[in-house]
Amino acid sequence: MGDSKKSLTVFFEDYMKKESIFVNKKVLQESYTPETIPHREEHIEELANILAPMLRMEKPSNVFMYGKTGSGKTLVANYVTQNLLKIAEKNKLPVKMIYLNCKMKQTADTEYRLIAELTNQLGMKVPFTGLPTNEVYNTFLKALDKEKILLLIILDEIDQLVEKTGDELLYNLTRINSNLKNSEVSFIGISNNTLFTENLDLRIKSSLAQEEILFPPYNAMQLLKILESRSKLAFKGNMIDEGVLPKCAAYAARESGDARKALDLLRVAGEITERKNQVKITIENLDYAEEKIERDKVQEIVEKLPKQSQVSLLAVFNLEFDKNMDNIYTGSVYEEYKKLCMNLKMRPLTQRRISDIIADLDMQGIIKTTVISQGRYGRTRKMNVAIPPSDIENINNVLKGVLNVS
DNA sequence: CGAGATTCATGTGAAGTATACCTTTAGGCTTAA
DNA sequence: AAGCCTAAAGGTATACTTCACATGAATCTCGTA
Repeated sequence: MGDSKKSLTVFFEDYMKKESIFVNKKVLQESYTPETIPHREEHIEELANILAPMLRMEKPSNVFMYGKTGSGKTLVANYVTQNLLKIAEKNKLPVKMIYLNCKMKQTADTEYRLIAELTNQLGMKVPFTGLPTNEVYNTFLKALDKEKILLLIILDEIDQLVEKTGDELLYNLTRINSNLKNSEVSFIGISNNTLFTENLDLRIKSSLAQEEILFPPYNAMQLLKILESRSKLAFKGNMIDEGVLPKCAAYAARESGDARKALDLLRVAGEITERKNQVKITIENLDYAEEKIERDKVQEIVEKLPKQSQVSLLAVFNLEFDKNMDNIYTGSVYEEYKKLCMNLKMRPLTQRRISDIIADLDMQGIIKTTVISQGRYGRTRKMNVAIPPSDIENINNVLKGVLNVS
C-alpha cells in the first residue's frame, strides 16, 4: 500500500519534472485557427470578397461551401469571419456571427433544436421542448429584430440536418429576412457532400447558394507543408524523425486529403511518444497513432449511441461474428435483438422502430445495408458491420461493456 | 415455354400514443397598509 | 387590496407504436405453341 502510494507520488513528481515534447499542443488541434492557411489563399479571398459588404452594413450573399472532410472549409469560414468580426467590432458595427454544427446531437439536429440554439446564442433562453416551433421562430425573430443587427449564421455539416429533417427547414430559413424589419441575416452553409445542392428544391438552392465555393482535397505535398509549418509551432526543436511527416501526409492524402486527420495523427503520435518516455517521434509511433485514432473514433461514436441503437448494433455483431451468418436480414436481427432485451430486462421496441434504427446505423456508417428483394422470399435489408476488421473485437467489447452483457 | 399472377418478408408512410416539459391562468395564501 | 406561489389546464416535440399499404423479383400457373 504505502509503497504503491509512494511510487505514485514519485511518478507524478517525475512527470512534473519531465519536459513535454510539446511546446503548444493546441496548434495541432481542430479548434486552432492558424495565422495563415496555406493553399487556401484564393478561397479565403473569395469568401472575404463575398462577406466584405458586411462592413458597410450591407447584407452579403448567402454562400455554400463544399468539400471533403479536412479540406479546410470550417477553418476558412472561421478565419474569415473572425477577422471580419474583429474589424467590425473595432468600428462598433452591429455585426454578429453564429457558428453551429448541425451534426451535434441535442443541439442542432432538428429544426426546433436548431432554431432554439440560434435563439439561445442571441441571449434569449428557450426551453428545449414544450414550445411550438413557430413560437420559437417568433422568439428568435424578436431577439434578432430588437435592434439593427447584421447576422451571419454558419451552418456546418448542414447536409446531415437536411438528410434527417427534409429541406423545409432551409426554406423557412431563407424566408427569415422577409419577417425582419431592422436586422438582416445571411447564411454560410458548409457541406461535406459535394452533390448536396443537386437534390435541393430549386427555390432553396437559388436563394441559399447564391455563391458557391468548392474546396478540393489537399494533395500529399500540400499536406506536408501544412504539417511542417504546424509542427514547428507545436514541438520543441528537432523531435521528429526523418520521414515521419511525409508518411503522415501520405496517410492523410489517402484519406481524401484530410488535413485534420494529418494533424490528429501527428498529435497522437506525439502523445504516444511522450507517454513512452521517448524523445523522438518515430515512424513506429505514427503507425500506432493511425490505429489508435481509427479505434477511438469508432469507439466514441458507438459509446454515444442511444441505448436502443447499441442493443440493435450488438444484435448485428452477434449474428455476424458469434454465429458467423453470411446473410443478415432485418428479421433475424430483430429476433436477436429481442433475445438481448430479455437478457437486459428491457422492453423490446417494435420491429418497425428497429427497422428505422438500423437505417440510422447505416447513415452513421457503422453498418452497411442494402434493401434487397429476394423474390419469393420477400424484401428486406441485408446488412454487414462496416467497421475496420482490426477494430471489431474492441468495439464488440465496448458494446458489451456499456450494455453490461457477457 | 413464357407472360402474367402470386407470394413472401419487410420497407415505408401516416396517424396515434406516451412522456416529459412549457406557458397560462385561476385560486389560495401572505403581507403591507 | 396587492403580490406571490402553486397546481391544474392546455399545449408542444420527440420517440415510439399501430395500422395499412407498397415493393419487387423468385416462383407458380396456365394458356399456347
